[in-house]
Amino acid sequence: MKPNIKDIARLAEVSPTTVSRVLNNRGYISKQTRDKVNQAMRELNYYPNELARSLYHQHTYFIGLIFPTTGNPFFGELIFHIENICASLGYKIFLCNSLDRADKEQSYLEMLQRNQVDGIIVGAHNRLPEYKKINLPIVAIDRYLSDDIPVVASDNLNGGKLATKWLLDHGCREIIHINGPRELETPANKRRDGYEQMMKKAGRTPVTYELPESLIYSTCVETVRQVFNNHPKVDGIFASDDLIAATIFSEARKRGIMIPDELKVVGYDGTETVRICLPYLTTIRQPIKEMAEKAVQVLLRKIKGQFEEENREIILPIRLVEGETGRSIHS
Amino acid sequence: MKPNIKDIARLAEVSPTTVSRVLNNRGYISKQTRDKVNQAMRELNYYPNELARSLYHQHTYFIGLIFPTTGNPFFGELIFHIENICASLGYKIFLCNSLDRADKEQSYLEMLQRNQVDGIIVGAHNRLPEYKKINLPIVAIDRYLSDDIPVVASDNLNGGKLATKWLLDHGCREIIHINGPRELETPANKRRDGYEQMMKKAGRTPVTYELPESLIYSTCVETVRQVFNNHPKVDGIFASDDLIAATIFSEARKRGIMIPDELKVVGYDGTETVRICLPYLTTIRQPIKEMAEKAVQVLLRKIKGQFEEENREIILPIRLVEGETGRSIHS
DNA sequence: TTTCACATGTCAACCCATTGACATAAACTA
DNA sequence: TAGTTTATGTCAATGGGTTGACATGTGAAA
Repeated sequence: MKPNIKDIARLAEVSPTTVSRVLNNRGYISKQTRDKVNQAMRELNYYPNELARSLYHQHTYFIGLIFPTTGNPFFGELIFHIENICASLGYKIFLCNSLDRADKEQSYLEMLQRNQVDGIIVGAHNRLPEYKKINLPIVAIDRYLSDDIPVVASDNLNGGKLATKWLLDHGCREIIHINGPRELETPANKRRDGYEQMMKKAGRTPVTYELPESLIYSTCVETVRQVFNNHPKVDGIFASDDLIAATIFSEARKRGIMIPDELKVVGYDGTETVRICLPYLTTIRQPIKEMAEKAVQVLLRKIKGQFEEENREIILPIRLVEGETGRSIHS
Repeated sequence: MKPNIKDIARLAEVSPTTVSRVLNNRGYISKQTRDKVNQAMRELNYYPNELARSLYHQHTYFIGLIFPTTGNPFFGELIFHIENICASLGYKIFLCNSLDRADKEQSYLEMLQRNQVDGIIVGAHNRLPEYKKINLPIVAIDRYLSDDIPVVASDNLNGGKLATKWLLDHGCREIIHINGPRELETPANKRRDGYEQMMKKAGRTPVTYELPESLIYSTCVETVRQVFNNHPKVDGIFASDDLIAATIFSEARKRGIMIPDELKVVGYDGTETVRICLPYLTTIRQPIKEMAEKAVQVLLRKIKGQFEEENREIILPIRLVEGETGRSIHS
């Protein structure tokens, strides 16, 4: 069905080797022959079989991406940037949505290895034993997977501090933190540490609520309700991501709590989507594009064997973005 | 470096053919041999090279996805579902973010062909001549690519009608429509047709504003301002997607326009992300998961050669989702 | 006239797994 | 005991492209 190099050779009346030489720009080829070959390729709508080349070269230019879900705007934007950078460098992306389920993650890892990816970027959270066995360049984003896998993260500790400080500076007296499930040691838990440190420094008692499941925001409403029920006087909430912050807004709206007069909220992530939807949300903006760049850069260095062990944890600076002010009424 | 089938054979003290028989469950194998082979595979951390198998079988189980960007929640969620379904069927996804740029789309198409994908699902909008030449199963989502490429879309015409009707029913007197660039014949333009039909039916004059660029919402603010400036008495806007609706909300907030008292807005898409962020937004919900299912189903049928030409355009029903009411103040 | 850059061809090995053909042999079964 | 089922091995071809070795030939420069 599909033409191969021999078909091109036949049509261009040259040898397969010559076609290969044209394709790879090796050895001597006359302009005339080159044209003839190119013409034949166009005529037959020929594309060299990259699988065969990869097989020979032991190098696929495939990169596997394991993230919870592209549906979440933070991951969606991160993945967009990663793919974009990779594409510009000739690398191709296998997309895997793990939904933070260990079994899925496990089978994706196997799939990626079977398909000979050159490396993997992981933003999924399971600390699978598998990762120790994989003999493949891996970079994690915002996750500690194993001791020897480099991690790219935003400055979560500082983010937690800044968020809390902003609430304190804006006169909040009862500040609660809502975070995802504490699970394993993810850098994102440092947001909580930052919150707790800053609270203690201000002589307050930190109170953190943990969500039962991350990413499933419908289950998060219940926790938010608890916060309001248990702390009728809460006037500041630091949410560990923007969609939790959005959920807080909704619940506040239902309860007739005025924002920001009665309650101030700081979110986390600062994706474009959320900034379009909730421009009045104050949030800690993660440098998403820079994280993508750094992760790809480190991965490619590992792939090329130029990775120096020194910088195993790469922390990028965050920024607090104040929400727009100006009053308006939505119902 | 990586072990191959011969390494396994050597360690398990069998022939490579026997290993292959174990892997593919062909012919007769004793339990004892099977165990020995499996043990060897575990020991060497062996994964069969899927590239080699694909090369032989002329079937990769790769599917290419070309969409503008995973960063947009609609595409992010759509891609999530597509990947999810494909993964459950043993297909793997090559992710391509075209940003609606024809040059990128073109080079992705070439890349996918070189990498021997079994099929492509396209949600990018360029009507490239290339598509006629590609000798590969393709399915489009919400885009007419060429006459013989099946399209999966939501019922845009009805969506436009429903949205407009809702605004009319809620007493709006001056209703404007904001849509993406008209470009080529995309099914999404039928939202506009629906709006115009419904307006005419109600004896009103339809007014549609076109955005200069889709997906870049920063440029969309200017258009929204124009709408407000040119139509001080506008009290209803049908936005062709939710993020445009969000932009309208923001601008309204800046101008002190009360929502919904003075202005009612209906969006389009109804992604989870936007429903979390803007639960009070009335919108036309596209059946994202069903669209993903249908697209994959049609593509796989084409891949397997079971596709019947009859149903070339598959239209799935939409639903108007009313925003939550209840007043609250954000600033 | 010699030498060398240029141009192309032939051939085989290689990457890794699959598969069909064929051989061999042990263990059942009729 | 003959015939069948089970179990495994050997071998070569296949898929598509790459590459190194080597051969051959032309034309131009030294």
